Order: sequence, then C-alpha cells, then structure tokens
Amino acid sequence: MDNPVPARLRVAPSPTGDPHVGTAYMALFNKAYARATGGQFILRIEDTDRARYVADSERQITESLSWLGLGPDEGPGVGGDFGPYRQSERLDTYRPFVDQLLAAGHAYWCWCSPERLREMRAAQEAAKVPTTGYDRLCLGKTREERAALPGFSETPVVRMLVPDDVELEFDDVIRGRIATPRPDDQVILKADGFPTYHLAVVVDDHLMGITHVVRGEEWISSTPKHILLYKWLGLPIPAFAHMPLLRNPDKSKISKRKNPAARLLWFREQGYLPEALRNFLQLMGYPAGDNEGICTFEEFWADFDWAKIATVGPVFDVKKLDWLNGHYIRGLSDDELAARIAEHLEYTGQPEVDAAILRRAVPIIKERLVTLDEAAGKIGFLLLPAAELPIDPEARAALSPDAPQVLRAAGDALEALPEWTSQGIHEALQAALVAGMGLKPKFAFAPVRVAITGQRVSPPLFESMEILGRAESLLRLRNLV
RNA sequence: GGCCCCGUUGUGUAGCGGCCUAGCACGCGGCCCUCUCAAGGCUGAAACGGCGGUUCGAAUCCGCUCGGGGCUACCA
Repeated sequence: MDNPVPARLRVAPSPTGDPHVGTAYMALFNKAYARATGGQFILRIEDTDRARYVADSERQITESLSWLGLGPDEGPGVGGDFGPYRQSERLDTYRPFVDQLLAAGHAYWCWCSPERLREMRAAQEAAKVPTTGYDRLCLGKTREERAALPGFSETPVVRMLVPDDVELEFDDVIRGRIATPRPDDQVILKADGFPTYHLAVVVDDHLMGITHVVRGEEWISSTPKHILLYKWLGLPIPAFAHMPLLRNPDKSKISKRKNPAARLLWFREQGYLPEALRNFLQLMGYPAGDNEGICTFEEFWADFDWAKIATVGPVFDVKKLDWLNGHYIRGLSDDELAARIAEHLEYTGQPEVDAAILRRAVPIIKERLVTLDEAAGKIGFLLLPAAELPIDPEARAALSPDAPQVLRAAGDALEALPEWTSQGIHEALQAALVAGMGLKPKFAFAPVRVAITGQRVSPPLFESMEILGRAESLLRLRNLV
C-alpha cells in the first residue's frame, strides 16, 4: 500500500428497515482500506429521517456486520472518541454550522409549504423547463414579507444558496475526475429541526475525522453540494470514492422489492456462511486475482487498490455465491460444520437435531451441501424411526418388480454380518446382490436406498446404514415391501 | 424532459495500441469416476452494442449513435 497515513472511514446506514446488502458491500471496502492503512473503520447511524425510522433496524445492522466479520472499530455500542455515533443524538452539533452559514449569507430561510413546492415542481415539469429546482421565492424575504404570500408554512427550513459559479467537477479515487449535474438550493435543515443528509454528513465526517468518503454511485450528483459546504465552512475536503451500484438482473439498482438477496439478513436465513458472502462481495466490481477468486479478507485488503474497482454496476447473481458457499463448507472441519449447522437451525427456529447423529452424518453430507439450510433435509431420514419414515411416492413407483427379493436377500445378508461398518455392509450387499443375484450395482442398491432413506437420491447408502445401526436398518428393509 | 455516469461470453471479471485466432471463475453441455446425488478430473459452446475516424496495427484512443443506469425530495 502506498498510503502510510492511517485512514478513517465510515459506513453510514439509515435505520429504515432491515439492513441492505449494500451496507455490507460498503462496509467491506471501507474496512479493507482502513486495515490497509492501519486506520479506523467507523459505523455511524444516519437516523435523520424520523418518518422512516425503524426501531429494530440498528440492532440488525450491528449484528449482521459483526456476523460478517465487518464490525466497526468505532460506533454505537463499541464506543470511540468521536461519539455519539447516532445523528439523532447530535442535533445540537449541527445548529452552529447552520447559523454560521446563515450569517455568512450562504444559506437562507424558506417558508414554502410542501404543497407549494409540489405545485411548483409540477408546473416546471409541465412547462418542460430545462433546469428544475427551487425558485427562490423566499430568498431575501423576512418572515412577515413571506407570510403575506400564498403557500406559507409556519415552520421554515434552511436552504443552501448555491452560487452560479458552483464547481461541478471533483476527483474521485475510483473514477478520476468526474462532472456532475448542477445542484438545486438544497434543504439542509428540515422543519422538524433535523439536518438533512447533506449537512449531517459533512459536519459529522469532519468532526469524526473521516479521510475517505466511500458511498454508492447514487451520491455522485450531490457531491458538489457537500464540497460547497466544506468550502463555506472552511473545512478540509476528504477524498471521495463512489462505489458502483449493485444491480438486479434487470440492471436496475438492487432493491428488496425485486431481489430477496438485497436483504442482508436473507443470507443468514438461507444458510450462507459469512466468510462465503464476504468473499462473494469482494468479487463484486473487483478483480478476482488468482485462485478462482477465493481469498481471505486479509489477502483482500493487503493489496487493496481503489483504482481496481469497476465503474460498472455488477449484477448481483447469487449463483457464484452458491458455489463459494459449498467451497467454504467443504473447507470446514467436521466438528465445525456440525456446530454451524446446529447454530443455523437455532437461528432459523428449526427443530433441534440430535447432536451425535448430526456429527456422524456431517462427513456424508458435507460435499453435498450448498447451504447450511439444506442439512436438515438431507439427514431427516436418519432422525425418524422406521415406522415414521416417509417413502417418496415416486421412489416407490420406480421400484423394480424384483425389489421384494432384493430386499429380502439384503436383509438376510446383513443379519449375520459380524461387524456393522459401512465397508462390511457394502461388501456383504455386493456379494449377495451383485455377485449372488447377478444384478448391476446400480439396480441392486436402488431398492435398498429407497427402503433405508425413503428417497431415490440420498447421502451415501452404506454410511447411512452404519449410522442407523443394524436393527433399524433391517427393520427398514423389511418394512418397505 | 434535463444533467451526469456507464457499455468484454448468461453472470462476475482479465485486458490498459501489437503478446487477443480475447484469458480466468461461476453457470450451462458432454465424457470419466461412481450405490443415487454430489464432490473431483477432462472437455465443449458462449463476449469486445453499432457506425465512422486516428494508426502500419484498436477490445484498448477520438466522435457519433444505440443501449443501460443514477440523480432531479423538508429520503438516505
């Protein structure tokens, strides 16, 4: 890394619902750069929109980030020298900045009612005006003067007075120099006394010592407003990194409405491993490197480079995540995997599974799992007594006519087997059915599989029988026909 | 509508004027292995949006065009 200066970066979600996958995406790149420079990664809650505020949201954000290994170095709950880390608790901090802007003539009061603003916008649209925006009706007026006019509201807001010569270009560490649309006279202080995002980010980023503003591409067009604020307030301007937007398959900005994977909690519910998700997120808009794109967070941040980030919004296609998840599952030890499956069952509120059976079953389902959630289904047949074992109707229908003889022969061969091991079972059945009855292995074992598992497709048969034990296995062989 | 951003196989990406008859991964097809399904091995199909320039030479540079996206809120 060529930047020896410790960077301070923040991820700043709004608690307006369950966490968005984009939050994790931003957090990942933020934290990577913080680690690369030996700096700090900060979580700040941007709860200035009281209308959309959801009480439980912050907890879910914090939990999911730490689940992913992307917990902050500073933030609500973890502390730090720059708190509070919730904007709703910082209302007093913003006031002096607003006053300063007002006093300097860079901002002005506006008493226009929401209705008037709506009508104004509609009129502009109808008239096909090239540039829309606030018409500055309130600019230069006292409260009394404005009150005499229609569309007056008792509770005013404060707007920025964007000058004609506002700078419309800035440097982005990902995209280089970029141009932007001309900003409107943006509201910075709302009627309810809360700042808008635009004022709050600038003030907080400065007060919290943020060196790199990392956010989604959708913020490019408002960056000139922020730069204006920095300049007016006499504050140093941080570096900007506008990340590409994650997309739905139709290329639109990823949304919970169109894409279940837009919900960060979805991944945990589905049984994805946090390390797999993290690795997958690293691949979004970023080169894979060697090793098929598999790499640890440490390897990722060790040669992290903003310039490598793509300017195209990647389509968020979970197919590759499925593969990665399987890969990471296969890399887990049997004990670890058993523990993760048990955890997942608990997290999703599914019935508990006998720990001993689960542990013994892990080796035979491990390479067959895409998600942890599939585990219960795969070992279900090991958990029920013979009498309750459901037989898949299709599997039953596909049974060959000689199935009864095959099962009887299998039972006879296993009855006297000296040692109940998968290998012994395999050899005994091979001898009785393949050698003895002259059946092809494929056909010889099919009815046995249905009897033992109730399915045509199952984990390895002989290992399953070993886990079930002799008595239970024999019972199942007799039960089917 | 206006302004801005972007455009390599189905998806994620490599490529930064000749090494490209465009590489890799996932996905998809086939084969092998095999008690089913997986896993694993081998193998196949699949892309530079289009048109003009610049140049000895363009996926790479320029222009236009088409296409996609974002913003245009007292939401972030």
